Amino acid sequence: MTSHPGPTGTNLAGLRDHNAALVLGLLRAAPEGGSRVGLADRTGLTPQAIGKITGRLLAEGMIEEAGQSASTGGKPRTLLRLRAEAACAVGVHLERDELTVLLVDLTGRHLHRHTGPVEEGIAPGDAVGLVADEIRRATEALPAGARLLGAGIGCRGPLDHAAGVLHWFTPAGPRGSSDWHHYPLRDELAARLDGLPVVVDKDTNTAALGEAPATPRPGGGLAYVHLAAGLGAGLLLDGALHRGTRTNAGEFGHQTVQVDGPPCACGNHGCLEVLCLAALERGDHAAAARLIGVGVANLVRLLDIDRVVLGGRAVLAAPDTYLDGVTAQLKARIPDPEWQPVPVTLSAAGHLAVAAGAAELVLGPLFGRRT
Amino acid sequence: MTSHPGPTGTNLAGLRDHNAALVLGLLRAAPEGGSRVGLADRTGLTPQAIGKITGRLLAEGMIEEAGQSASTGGKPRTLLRLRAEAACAVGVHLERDELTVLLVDLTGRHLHRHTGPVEEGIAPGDAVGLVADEIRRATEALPAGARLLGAGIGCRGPLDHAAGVLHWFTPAGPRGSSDWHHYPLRDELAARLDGLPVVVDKDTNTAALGEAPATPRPGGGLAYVHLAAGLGAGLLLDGALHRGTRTNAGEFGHQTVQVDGPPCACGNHGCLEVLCLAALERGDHAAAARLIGVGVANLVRLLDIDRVVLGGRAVLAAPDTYLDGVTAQLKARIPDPEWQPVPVTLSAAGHLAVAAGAAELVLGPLFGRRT
DNA sequence: GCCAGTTAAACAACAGCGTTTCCTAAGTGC
DNA sequence: GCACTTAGGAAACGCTGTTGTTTAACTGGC
Repeated sequence: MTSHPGPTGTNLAGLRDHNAALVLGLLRAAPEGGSRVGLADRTGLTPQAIGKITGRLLAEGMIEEAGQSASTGGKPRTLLRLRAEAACAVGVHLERDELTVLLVDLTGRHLHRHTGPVEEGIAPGDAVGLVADEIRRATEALPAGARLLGAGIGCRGPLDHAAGVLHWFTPAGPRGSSDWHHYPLRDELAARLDGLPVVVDKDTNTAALGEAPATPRPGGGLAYVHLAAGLGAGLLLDGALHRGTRTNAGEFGHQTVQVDGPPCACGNHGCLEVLCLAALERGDHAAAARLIGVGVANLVRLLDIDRVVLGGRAVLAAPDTYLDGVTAQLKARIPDPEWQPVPVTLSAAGHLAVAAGAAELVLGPLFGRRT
Repeated sequence: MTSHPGPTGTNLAGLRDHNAALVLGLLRAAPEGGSRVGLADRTGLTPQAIGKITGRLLAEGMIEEAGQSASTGGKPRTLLRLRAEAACAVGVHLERDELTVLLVDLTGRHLHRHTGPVEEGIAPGDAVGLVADEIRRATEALPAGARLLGAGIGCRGPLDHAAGVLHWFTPAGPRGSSDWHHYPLRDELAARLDGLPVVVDKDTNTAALGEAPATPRPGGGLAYVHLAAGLGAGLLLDGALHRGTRTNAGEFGHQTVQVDGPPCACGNHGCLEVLCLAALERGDHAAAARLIGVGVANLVRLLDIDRVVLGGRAVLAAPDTYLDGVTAQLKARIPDPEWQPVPVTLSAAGHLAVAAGAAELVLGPLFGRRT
């Protein structure tokens, strides 16, 4: 009824859900299984409370027993693990020319994968119909008894995450030029899927989520840098996506790295993206990598993050060049020994990074990830 | 006993404290007072729950009744407000050459203020003794019956907030050159103040806290940019300070804005700080302001923040020049109408910004601010 | 002046959370 | 075989916010 912004009061139900999510999150981080005693130690709750919480989760079918660990002089611990087939989520990557739909279970396994072309300049209604059809097809792979928690959609920005509305100014095709502007993607898709919960976010954000560890370090951060037609970043700070007030955070490509550099279409001068794309047009991946390294060093210094992940079509075209180039720039530009070396890696999920992260958009809250 | 990192389980006491903090936070944001009904509406809790919570807070003396609001056709609402004299906190700004100590009450009023010189090159033990003495003197202004919640210390980085340890590599004075390196400021000070809770943070961080609104907008952010002997920033994201893994976030001055620019002492090339300090040495505040504007535009685009605050000795020397210069750069470099204009202001607290924010370091958690 | 209508706030009984206390189960090692 | 150790459940408990009901206080029509 009253949907106020800002902080919210919590009642007993909220308390229960919070602790249950905590337990599920810890079990997700331990695929081989975790013990009740271990959970009590990690959460700070009493063993008795953990017993009740795991009892509820067992009764709901969210977790299952998984053997015992070795004895340490007494009764061995009973191991618990997520019941993978208890629930699933759909992750969607909607690009201008391609659609990827993924069905993943609680443990993140891919149960179904579809990748197919999308007609350029397709009308929004047709595109949503296509997505809905593919989601329905994906749910045929749903295990018996599994709940479908929702669908996450990752697509290019700008967009409004909270409202699930796109802000695409320049549609790709010849049809009505503002078809996609202010298009309520979330609600349109939910309406075609019988009210299934739908979450929409920027592709760079979901890709970052896909790389996120199950149990984030407090204060830790991760940046996913995406180089394709444009240059953007997804920021994961303190375990949660940082979207900013208008879901516009992550404009990595439009940082100025050359005060009086060449003009950019965005109106700025000396944007990293302009220089980087120019290098790409010359086919000079090494120069592009060096430039990205400059931007990454800026970002690492500003946010003191733990890890940098590289992805996107251009990066996947010459992965080692980017890995080496960015790493070298980081080392050269942040020589201070107090700054621990920030590891740079390639996106583990590759072309599926955005879709896998989109599914995590739905799964994350179940495991206590802040939204 | 077990102090694990990461997320923690919550019990009834935690639930109670959470809701109480929420209520206190909402009342802080309404100095004229807030009604029980309004609190119930804002928190989502039932009026009955609010009645119990406010009853407890009234009994503890944390809040008090403050008249009634106008009737809207029924019984008028009873207004509640913070009892300013219920508790206080000390805010300290420890600089190389100056010490500021502030005693503030629950509503943020300054009850005592001390500013005095510090001998350059002072030994850590002597400095801590000086700070402890001034804190004791400040607490003489403590209202009768008021609890002293703790002391927050803002000083230059690098330092480790979690451990309360300084990492100052280049001591100012002639005495033992590594006196201050790895100095456990928090524990040393707490030991001299009978275990009073002490929190240590970077000056830029506490200054940012000092500008923070009592009830942050979800997703909103604020950047405090500090120009003095160096150039740094404090980042307030989603209502909480973003410190990064090693309390090193906010290295605003060492972002590269000139890829092949002049070398910086930090090892990098083309750092914003080098260019900016060079302009300052020429006495060219306008050029320095323009450069800061470039960096601020980068920051705003990367983090999609709501507000920028400028402070520091150099800024206070020519406030309007910086205000205009940074505003102009922001407008020039982010012309996109979807990006709402990001307001730029001068630090309201002026020279007391760091100390006032240091007190908020202690007060914040009481009002539900995430640490 | 009085009474119906409206809104605020307290009282009482309640369900459900984690905690405490106690006890049983299931291993190890002498 | 038995003391010891560790895991985990049962029952009673304290305390949270919730639900249902009652009382307090003000407005406005007649």
